[in-house]
Amino acid sequence: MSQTAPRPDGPHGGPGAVGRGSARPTLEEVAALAGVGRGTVSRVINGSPRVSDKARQAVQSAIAELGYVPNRAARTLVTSRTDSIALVVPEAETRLFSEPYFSDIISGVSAELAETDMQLLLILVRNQRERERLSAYLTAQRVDGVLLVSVHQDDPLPSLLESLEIPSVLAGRRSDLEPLSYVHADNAGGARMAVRHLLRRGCTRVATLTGPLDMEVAQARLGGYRRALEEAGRPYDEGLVGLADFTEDGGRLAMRELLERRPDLDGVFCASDVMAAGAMQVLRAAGRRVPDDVAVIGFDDSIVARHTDPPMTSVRQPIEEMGRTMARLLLDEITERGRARRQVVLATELVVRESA
Amino acid sequence: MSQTAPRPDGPHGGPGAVGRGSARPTLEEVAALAGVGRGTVSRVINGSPRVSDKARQAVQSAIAELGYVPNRAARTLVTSRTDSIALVVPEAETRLFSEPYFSDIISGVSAELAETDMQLLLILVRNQRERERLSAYLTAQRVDGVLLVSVHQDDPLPSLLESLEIPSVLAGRRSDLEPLSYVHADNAGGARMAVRHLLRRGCTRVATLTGPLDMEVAQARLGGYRRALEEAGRPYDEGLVGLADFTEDGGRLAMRELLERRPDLDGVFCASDVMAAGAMQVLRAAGRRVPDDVAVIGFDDSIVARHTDPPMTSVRQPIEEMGRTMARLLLDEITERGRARRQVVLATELVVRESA
DNA sequence: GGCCACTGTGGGAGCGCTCCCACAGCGGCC
DNA sequence: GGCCGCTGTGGGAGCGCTCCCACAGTGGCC
Repeated sequence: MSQTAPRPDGPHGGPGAVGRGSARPTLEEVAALAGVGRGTVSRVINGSPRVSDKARQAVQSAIAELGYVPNRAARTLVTSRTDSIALVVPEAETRLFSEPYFSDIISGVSAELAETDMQLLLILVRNQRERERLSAYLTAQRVDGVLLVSVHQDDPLPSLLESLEIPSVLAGRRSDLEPLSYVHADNAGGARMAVRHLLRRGCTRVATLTGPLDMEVAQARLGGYRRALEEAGRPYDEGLVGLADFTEDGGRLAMRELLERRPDLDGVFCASDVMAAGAMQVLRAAGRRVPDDVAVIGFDDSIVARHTDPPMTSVRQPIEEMGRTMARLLLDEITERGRARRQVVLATELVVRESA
Repeated sequence: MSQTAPRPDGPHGGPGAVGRGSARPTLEEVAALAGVGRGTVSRVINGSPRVSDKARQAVQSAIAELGYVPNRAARTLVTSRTDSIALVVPEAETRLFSEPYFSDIISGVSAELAETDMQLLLILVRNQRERERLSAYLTAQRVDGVLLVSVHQDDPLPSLLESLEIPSVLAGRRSDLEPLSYVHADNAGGARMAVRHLLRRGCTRVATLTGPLDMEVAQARLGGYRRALEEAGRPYDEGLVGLADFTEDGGRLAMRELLERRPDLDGVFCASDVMAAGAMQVLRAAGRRVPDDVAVIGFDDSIVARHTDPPMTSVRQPIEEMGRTMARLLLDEITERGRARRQVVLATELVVRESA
């Protein structure tokens, strides 16, 4: 590692001789070239206002000339800021997500981070062992903040984050008492909108397929269903509620039971698109036409919704916007530590197609 | 250059302010507790064999007692290894992918990395500016290796990686002369299988919808189509080739044209599921029954394939396995630098449903 | 005996940065 | 004149680690 030799070849190095091993310039070299001290260069880089214009100029052109990029490790070592945040995804969830969910969240987060020089670390947790490793990891303060995509009420991760006092933002919430910052869609509102649409369409016996009720999302959607009925003066009938789990198979199963219990139902609000897709298959197999005999609405407006037959009416949530917002909240929380937690609810919207 | 937000260099909290779970123990403290020198502790941590069992034992129990976790930044500073790899995804691709593609790749990569202490950095590149930033980023040697999900022949990123001599692995390849390491599915074989299936089924005029031909994937699938025809002694008829772009709209458009040109076609091999879904809609609108009048096969076996009406026969590629393999190759390339590049082709498989 | 090689060990040096203290220079005020 | 404060600056110290050199101890060989 003899980097003693002054490197005569700046960024202008031969066109062929690409910058292979060429040592990266250090802050010290920038200082020397600019004719100032290390401190001043550091101040310029970190945007301190206490620098004369002249010095700033000199430093900036030295930086440009050398192609200087600060060494992250060195900075982290002294500041113990890592300038990186982790997106933590329990892998079990991955399977559940309406398909573009995951990439849309990432896309939003990444878009928001693009202007920053924060790095995005992706951590999938697939089992207990990895969960423990993650705890150790987080405890070792290796990230400045955490985005957690998780919604189960008994998930231990949020509490861990809470107790470690690491800035964090959840996608979704555990309950309406959630103490951590979170961003979520207006699930209740979306469900309510969907059910009102069914009622307005003339449905009189509207059923619902729910997600697993240990998730707040599922509860909220069920709540919206109930609310819409009540607002319309209809009774809430438990016989019309099919407990399922967001999956296609679960949807099929629950739909079959529902159909047996209430053969006269004429509308179904499903808490996920894939459940709705499963339900539509079951309905067709039972000889019901969609939407003529039974109208169906899904939730997520995922790619599946556009491809069922008939195309599915569904509640859209602004997933990418959720990602963006999560990132923004997290950055805020990191810079102004100790500030109150923030919670954001984003509007949902009903995308009407042919199934209802 | 200094695109960092101004960070007032005043209040930094100082030691103790942030020190949550009390300061992390350092290697020095471990050494003291174990009654050995720093060097020995370092050797134990890094698995050097030149340590006596006695010392090793002492160090290990000291580590356990203190809950010591090495400081990554300090290590990186001196070794200039970052112990992290980047997964680079041009965001435009994101939209193209058969839906679970992205998360499956990630899932595979992450699974392979779980046993390592490599970190996974996710970098989406959405425009020219970000592309340039990425170049700067990579040039600054901030990752040990790069996984690149990109397949366009004119993508400048692979060449950049090549010239920077950063270990890298591509998902897919630019051409069959690809010099970088890559992992891809047997696209030609899958296409061939699909077309043979159509022929065996009795189709006599088999058309195809292609992807954009500046991608090797698209070419390979077209090649497989052609090969299957030739093997069966059928002529390759350009009139039966619909140039499209992997998207649903593109599929619809190309299918319509194809139908006009060759109203007698009785089978279509589509180079992506969503194109196949679009094609099926067009066929139905034109009064053709699937599969009775026209048999249809897609590619990807994505979630869409399971939800079309009728459910779609499709070629499955082992995406998660691709992710795993990519990660494995990259780790190899990082540890044994300078080794020959490796290229892996994974088998595809035909998932037969009702559309063919 | 002397010499060698080889193992295991301690600890100095130094990676590239930020933090902070000291201090020069320059007014403005008493 | 002396004193203040305020701005801009240089550079020492030190973050926690790895690398490497020096060296003690142990045996084997001539």
